[in-house]
Amino acid sequence: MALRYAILVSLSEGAKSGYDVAKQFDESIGFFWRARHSQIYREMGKLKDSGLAIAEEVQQSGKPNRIVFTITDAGREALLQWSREPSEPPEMKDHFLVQLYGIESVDLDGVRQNLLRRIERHQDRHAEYVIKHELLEDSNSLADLGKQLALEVGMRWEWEWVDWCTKALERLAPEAIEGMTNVVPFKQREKKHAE
Amino acid sequence: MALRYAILVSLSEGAKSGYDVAKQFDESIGFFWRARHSQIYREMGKLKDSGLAIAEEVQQSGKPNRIVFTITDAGREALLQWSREPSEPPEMKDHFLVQLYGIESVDLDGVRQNLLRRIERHQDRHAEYVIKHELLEDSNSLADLGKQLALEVGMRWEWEWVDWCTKALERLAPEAIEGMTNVVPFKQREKKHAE
DNA sequence: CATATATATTCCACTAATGGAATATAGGGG
DNA sequence: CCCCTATATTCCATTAGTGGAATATATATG
Repeated sequence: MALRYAILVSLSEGAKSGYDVAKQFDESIGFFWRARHSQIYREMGKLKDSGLAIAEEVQQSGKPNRIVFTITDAGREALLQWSREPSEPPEMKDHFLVQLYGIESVDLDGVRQNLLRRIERHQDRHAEYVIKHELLEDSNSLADLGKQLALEVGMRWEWEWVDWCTKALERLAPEAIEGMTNVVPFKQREKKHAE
Repeated sequence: MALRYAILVSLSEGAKSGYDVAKQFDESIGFFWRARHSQIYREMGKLKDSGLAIAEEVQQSGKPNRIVFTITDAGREALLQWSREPSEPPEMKDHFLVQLYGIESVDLDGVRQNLLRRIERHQDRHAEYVIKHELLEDSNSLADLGKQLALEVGMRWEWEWVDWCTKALERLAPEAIEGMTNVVPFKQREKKHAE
């Protein structure tokens, strides 16, 4: 049900085609709610069916016709209603943390490699958020304040990851592990069993 | 495919029934990868079918028989392979951030209420992680180091949220909004249109 | 004694999401 | 001239995940 509202938010800024919405998802809303184009088109069809948006076909040549969706009053009302409902924080879902949790049964060097990769990824994402944030910095409209705040969550999150990964890497460094108790690599455990 | 590995991690600590795995998901692994019991049972069936675990029925009276799953060598190998694959950070998916992003088209008081609720929720979760973390603090085995690190991600995340929500609330306080440009509540906009 | 909770699994309808093929053409870069 | 990218939508098979009913009994709480 949430994608529906993410799309309505996008349409509330102005009428758009499925293609336009998909593009906006790729470059901004998608930071907080990712969706593929196939899902967006389908959901927009449902939006039309339930009267939250109306669709108008715009003739084009060379390309398929644009189908432009405009939010209706019912759509705006649905958006308001939705924002009044209590929202629970989403659950963390990260396979890397599962790997860490089960670090004993997993390849330590694989984990280290993934930490390095994550540092890069989170630095990149952090940089993206910073750029988007800078574009809004001078504005003091409510709309832009909301976008700023949302981007700040992203910046904090990515930054925390970079910091945590760096520290985790130290604590999982080979020198740190060496003196540790109960460290029995999987391969050796297997051998023991076989003896 | 990730649930499969989360279950294998659980089984790598010892043979378990679907019920046991579901319980562990509720109280620990589920912090990083949530799953409902129906999904866990289904996935464990597939684990058996693909030879990553073997199933043995244990007779019981009064309750349905336990079906205990034991990880196989193929299962352990699959886990190692998985941990060597590069893992991308998960995408943020938070409807509240979508609301913020579209704050103009949304109920401001709804957003404020949700900020208050989120502060509570994130404080609660933070406290949970702290408790779990304290239980591991004295240990210096690799297994517990991994769990500590994973919990520290959780602690940081929840703490950042509490901090950010508090600051966001100030910036969205009625006094702060009053002097702002471009603030046209939806209801008034509608009226303007009608005139 | 009634009620709730814990134990333990199966099954199913449903919704959400992925991923990619298919279709059609304009315009820019090499 | 060829290839790539952008434009724009439809469709579909498949996987992932939700949510709850059904079944059966022991034990603890009030």
